[in-house]
Amino acid sequence: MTDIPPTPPEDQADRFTRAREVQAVALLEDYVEMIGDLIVEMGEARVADLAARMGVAQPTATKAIARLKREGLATARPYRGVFLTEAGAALAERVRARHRVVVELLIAVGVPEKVAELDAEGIEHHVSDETLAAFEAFLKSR
Amino acid sequence: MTDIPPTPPEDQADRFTRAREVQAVALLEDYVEMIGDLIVEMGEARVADLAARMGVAQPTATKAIARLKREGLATARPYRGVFLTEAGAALAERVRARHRVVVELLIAVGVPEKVAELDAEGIEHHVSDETLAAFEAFLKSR
DNA sequence: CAGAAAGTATACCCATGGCTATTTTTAGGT
DNA sequence: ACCTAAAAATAGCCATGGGTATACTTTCTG
Repeated sequence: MTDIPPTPPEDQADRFTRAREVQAVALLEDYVEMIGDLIVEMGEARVADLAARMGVAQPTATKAIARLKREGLATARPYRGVFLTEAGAALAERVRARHRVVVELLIAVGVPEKVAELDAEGIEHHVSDETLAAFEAFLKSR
Repeated sequence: MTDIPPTPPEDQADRFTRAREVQAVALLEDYVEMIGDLIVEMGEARVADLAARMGVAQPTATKAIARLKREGLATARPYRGVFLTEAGAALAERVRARHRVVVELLIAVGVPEKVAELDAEGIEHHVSDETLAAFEAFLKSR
């Protein structure tokens, strides 16, 4: 079959491995961001509200919170609301900022606002720091 | 603190629901695309090569193939290679085209090529038809 | 053409992230 | 204060997508 390799197989595999890793943290990012939103909007983050906003059943939200606690991103006492740790709050802020930039970039290249909001939700988690920086530079330099 | 609701909660939930659905098909898309690549490059798609390229263990690839068969995207006979159905080939081509556009768009807004390739792998699955169309229009109109 | 090597399938295990049903706790109303 | 309603936790289920270890084909080689 001869030689060929335009891209070494292991490099290609890295792409997918990375995409899988990103996926693993994406949900945590979403939950953390939403908890932050709820605290700002409602003064506290209740499990029921979190579940409703995330579009999942209440026990699913509870389990997610357990994961956040395990990762040191949130704290919660039974039957009380959920709170973000320092790390959690910082993550939430980074996620929020990135989301904003992604939406703006999509709009800047001609994506309708509604669609931009929808697609950004999935896209943002895969936007690396380098790509984010490029997006910001592009937006500034228009 | 007052009123606020900029977006109704259920709409917000839809965003996440959609992102989750996208995620469910993303892996199938990746496998289908890779099988297509292997057939082009090597004349056939072997499980071992597929596993190596996807960065997973061989049984994981075998299981993925089972899912592809179940979805009507691929066919395979034990100990023989994997082949794409009409539907599978069509999906592979769509995925490939979308990937190309996403990479080009990232480069067009200033993302370094290497990074663009990496990030596109995760991003592409979340790019809706509408966003893809906007990307194409943007690239053409430069 | 037999035996070794390579490739593939199978059997099992694990964590994640959904779900429903049920229990427990908290909060509210009379 | 009690009793009820609402909220949250717990228990237990499922599919997915990873993984190892092992068994089974197929292929290659001496």
